[in-house]
Parts: sequence; C-alpha cells; structure tokens
Amino acid sequence: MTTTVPRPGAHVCGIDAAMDVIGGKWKVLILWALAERPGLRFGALRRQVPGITEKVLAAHLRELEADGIVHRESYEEVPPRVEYSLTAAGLRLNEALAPLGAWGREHVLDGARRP
Amino acid sequence: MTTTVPRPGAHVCGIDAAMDVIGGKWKVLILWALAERPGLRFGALRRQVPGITEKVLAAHLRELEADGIVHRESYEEVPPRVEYSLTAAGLRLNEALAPLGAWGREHVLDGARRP
DNA sequence: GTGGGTGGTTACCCTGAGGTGAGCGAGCAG
DNA sequence: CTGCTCGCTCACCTCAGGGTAACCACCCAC
Repeated sequence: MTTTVPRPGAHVCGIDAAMDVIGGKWKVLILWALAERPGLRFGALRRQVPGITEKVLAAHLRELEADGIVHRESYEEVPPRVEYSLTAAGLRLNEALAPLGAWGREHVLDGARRP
Repeated sequence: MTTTVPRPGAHVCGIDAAMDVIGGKWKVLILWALAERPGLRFGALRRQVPGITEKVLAAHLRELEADGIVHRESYEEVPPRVEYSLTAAGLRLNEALAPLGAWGREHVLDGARRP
C-alpha cells in the first residue's frame, strides 16, 4: 500500500502507467462516480459504489489522491465533512477512458458471451 | 457474498468489460507487441515481452483468444508453428487504448514523481 | 446516558493471479 | 547419442490486493 508501490520494472509505455493507476478493483467505478457527481462525500461515495468496503474505498481514494487524480477537500467541521472530486488530470483520465468504455460496450453487446 | 461480483455480466459500464479483458498483468504488453508485429510466434512473443513466463503467456493468450481479441493460427508442422495476431476487435481495442496511453505518458512525464 | 451519524484507522485472514520449474514429443544439428 | 528448439502443459508455491470487523473521536437528538 503506502504511496503507490514502487514498481520494480517501471513502465514500458504510458498504458502501463495508466493501468497502474486504474488497476485497482474499484478505481474505475470511483472515477465514474466522481465524474458524474463531483464533490461526493465519503459515505455517499460508498453508497454510490455498491459492494466496496470502507477500508478499500479509503485506500483507493488515497492512492488516487497520491496519483493526482482525486482532490480531497476536508472541512474542519463537526461532524467531519470531506468532499472528493476529480482533478484536471482525473477528468482527462476519465475522458481517455471513454473510447475504452465504448469498445467494451460494443464488445459486450456484440459478443455477449462470457457465461 | 464472499466474492463480490461473481463473473457474469456484472459490468456496470463498458469500462469494466474492457478492464476484465485487459486486466491481466501482461495483457496490454501482449496487445502492444501483436499490434506492432502481427504474426508473432510463441517464442518470439515471449522474447518480445521480457519477464513473462510461458505458463502466463499461454494463459493470457488463451483468454485473449476466448475474448475474441487474438487470432491463433496453428500450422501442423514439425517443429510446431503457431502464429498469433490481433483480430479486428483486437485492433479496435488497441486503438481505444491509445488515448489512455497518451494520458499515461503525459501524466508520467508531467508529474515525474515515480522513481 | 444511549444511540446514531460523521470519516476514517487498525488488525487479521483468505483467495487467486501470477511466479517457478520441470517435462513432453518430435525433429535436426553436432 | 546428446543436446537444443518449439509450443505448450502440469503441479506446486508465494504474495499482495482485497474482504471482515472492530474501534476511534466528535457531536446531536432523544
């Protein structure tokens, strides 16, 4: 965990770097949710991504924040309020994922295999 | 409940489907190599992707073939000759990965935080 | 005081993707 | 005969990413 595991072999091309960033099990869903509804709070984000646990959500948010994808705005209030949103890089990453999403949609709808 | 999202079309959006296809550790590198040099043989492909083992390469090739990404042409000769290339879907997937690669390249070169 | 809600943290466990190494069946160079 | 190439396959093992659950500090409503 820590701050993004120091990968031994570094990245062969930019795609590995991106894969490293979105390699987590829920990262793309978090990106999805934050792109659609910026400024989500922790609990709301958890409800937005069904099945994820607090630990994993917190860990993924920290990794995404360390990667400069997610901006974390913490208000010193009571009860504590923390809002998450995408940075410019996160928005561009989300846009870069769009063709992949289109491919997946087309591929899944067309092939429709995978029992 | 132990394993969230068993296998079936639990894909929330097309991105998960694509992530499922390219989720392996070496899949993108295999796609890369096959896109640049179509018709690679097993051994050549292994040398093209340094660090991968035969078992993992074979397993990934089978998954990619099952996903309709890779075409496997096996010639009944001695010594056995098998050539791998991308299908149309594989080529389109590779093109869909281009923006992601560009993002990763830009992100890595811009941030340059990773050792 | 008790319960609920906030946003986390800590400790432990467990599955499965991936790594390791060996072997096979055929042919050919030496 | 020996050893090498070729395209895998099998059996075993490691390790880290993720799952489970309890807990913390704080405050409000009851």
